[in-house]
Amino acid sequence: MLTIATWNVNSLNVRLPQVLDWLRDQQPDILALQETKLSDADFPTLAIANAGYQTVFAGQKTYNGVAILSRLPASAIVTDLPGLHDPQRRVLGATVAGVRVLNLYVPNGQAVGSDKYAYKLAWLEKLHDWLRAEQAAHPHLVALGDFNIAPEDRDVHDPAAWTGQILCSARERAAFQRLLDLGLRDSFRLFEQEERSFSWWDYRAAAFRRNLGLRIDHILASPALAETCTACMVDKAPRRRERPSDHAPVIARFNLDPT
DNA sequence: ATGGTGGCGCGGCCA
Repeated sequence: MLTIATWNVNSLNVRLPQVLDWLRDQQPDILALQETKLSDADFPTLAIANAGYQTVFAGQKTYNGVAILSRLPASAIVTDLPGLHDPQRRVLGATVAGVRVLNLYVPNGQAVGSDKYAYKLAWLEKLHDWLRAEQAAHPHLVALGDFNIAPEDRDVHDPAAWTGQILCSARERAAFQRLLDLGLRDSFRLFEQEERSFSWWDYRAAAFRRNLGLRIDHILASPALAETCTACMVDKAPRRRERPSDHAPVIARFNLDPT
């Protein structure tokens, strides 16, 4: 059994106690973090090691920043999309326990038509080409993280209000579908799920209490890995805590022995 | 109510 999870923590500095609690409670084999907002020099390697996890990271002060926490060591580490020389630390690839793990913090895009939207779409193009190459080299692969895309209307609390908006626009959804067209499977949709299942809720307007969310955090599995997937769920418990991240962790379990 | 909250870091950006 291999458990792989993703969590946008919106500042690891603030959320470290919650992450340590969550590691203790859930004991994932692999946890991909986004928005650590820490330079590499400030990464809390020791506290995480004391919890039983090794760490690799691609850090950035104030914005972005990604990390992979794992029971077993990580190798073949990559921190950039090929062909995209980007100071923003949004990508971390590593091989752990025989699985190629690609941790992604897809650009938010801010607003449809903005410069950041164009950057997001260009980024997703580069991601597509990279995932195709990585999948060819690694039969057991997960591409997981904060995709900042709600793939379908059922992933949106109010589809009418969000139609054409950022995180839901047709071009973003088409880019996401192109990733699925590579053969990747959305682990969450391999199983029956509650209606109105989301992974992110705005801090404003009591959105979490009212379940006004979007499902934008995903665990995409290669075909061979998806065959072994036994469960995928959102863990809303951390979102209920005081001073939470605006995202909840997503967990997938695989009937696979670590190698 | 064209807002609201939170993180970073101390004004304004980003989400």
